[in-house]
Amino acid sequence: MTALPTHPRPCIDTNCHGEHEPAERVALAASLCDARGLHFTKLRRQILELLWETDHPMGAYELIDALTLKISRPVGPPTVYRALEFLMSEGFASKIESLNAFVPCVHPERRNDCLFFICNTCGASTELEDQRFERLISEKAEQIGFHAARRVIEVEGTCTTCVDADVLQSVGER
Amino acid sequence: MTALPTHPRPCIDTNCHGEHEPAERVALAASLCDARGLHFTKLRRQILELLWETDHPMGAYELIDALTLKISRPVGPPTVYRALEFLMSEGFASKIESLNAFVPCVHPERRNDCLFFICNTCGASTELEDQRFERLISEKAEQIGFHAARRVIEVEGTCTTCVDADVLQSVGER
DNA sequence: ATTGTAATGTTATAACATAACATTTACGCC
DNA sequence: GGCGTAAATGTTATGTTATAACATTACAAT
Repeated sequence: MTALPTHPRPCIDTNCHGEHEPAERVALAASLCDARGLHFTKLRRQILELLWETDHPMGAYELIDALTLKISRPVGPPTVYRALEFLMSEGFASKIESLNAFVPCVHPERRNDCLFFICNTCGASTELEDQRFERLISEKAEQIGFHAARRVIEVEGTCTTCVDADVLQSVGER
Repeated sequence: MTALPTHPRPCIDTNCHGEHEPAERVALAASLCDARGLHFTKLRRQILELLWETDHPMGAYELIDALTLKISRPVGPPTVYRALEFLMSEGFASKIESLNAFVPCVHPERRNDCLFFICNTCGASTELEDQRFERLISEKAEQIGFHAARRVIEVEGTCTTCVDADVLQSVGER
């Protein structure tokens, strides 16, 4: 769980096997705001940049510290929480509820809720989309007459890298 | 979101269309503990009873207050958190991550993770099970080599009752 | 320039959760 | 029964996450 910028971020979307540069994703957010008639302010940009530059979900107070460092001037919790609220409302970021932490969203141009795989070992999270979850949820919701507005799907476990590391570890122990 | 005990709790399980009495579910927890060689202590029972007697997910501090009232003696946070930890580890209760609140689990005899529909209007939550979510998650996990240990699925929106109330409301406004 | 609105800053506090250590309880064993 | 041990609970303090309330600043429209 190093905080070093792992710049190109892998994308496992079925329609998009590739990588995304933070700068390019931040620029996308800017243009989406423009198109939507919203202000992509300096603060909002800085928070989104921090999320993209970090290889794990960031807690609000981690963001506060990082921003304080970045702009060399203290920032209060509401400042960061408000920026996060904006970023989430526009689909640029998402909260991982089971971690109380925040991640940038890879595809803000689609306004879909995502699915997250969270590694308990290295702390990294991987974002996925799959319409079948939506359909399944809609089906269940309909059964009970529920009007669904937002959904949270989070899977905790161990990622490939850490599973492999574990195997190597136990081989070494023999 | 009244705190009055709504005793029989509806069950929307596909295998079990019926209602469950809190007392009966608490007794089930007791017998499962017995079978598992675990202590279903007074404190653990009391916390589970409170969860069953309340018609909405309870925050830890709400439980602290309720228990303090119930036993006429102050209880500290760790007391309640430890009991909750036990209840969750045995499948008797579950945390709703997006609310930081806790609910009793209808079917502790099956140790499945559940799916929750949470009404933003009345605060009630409805528990569901569906193996298809498990399969879908396994499939996605396998694609990325992820070893899944726990999953959280929470759907926020408006329940039937509140949707209907809303409709009546807007009719009345004309 | 003026004015209204959105965004941000500031202070204080609420709400949620756990660490560390003390005490009590349950239970097997002699 | 008395004793030792482990599990459970109690107690105190503190850490972490989040928001309320109000002040100030930035910015666009006229």
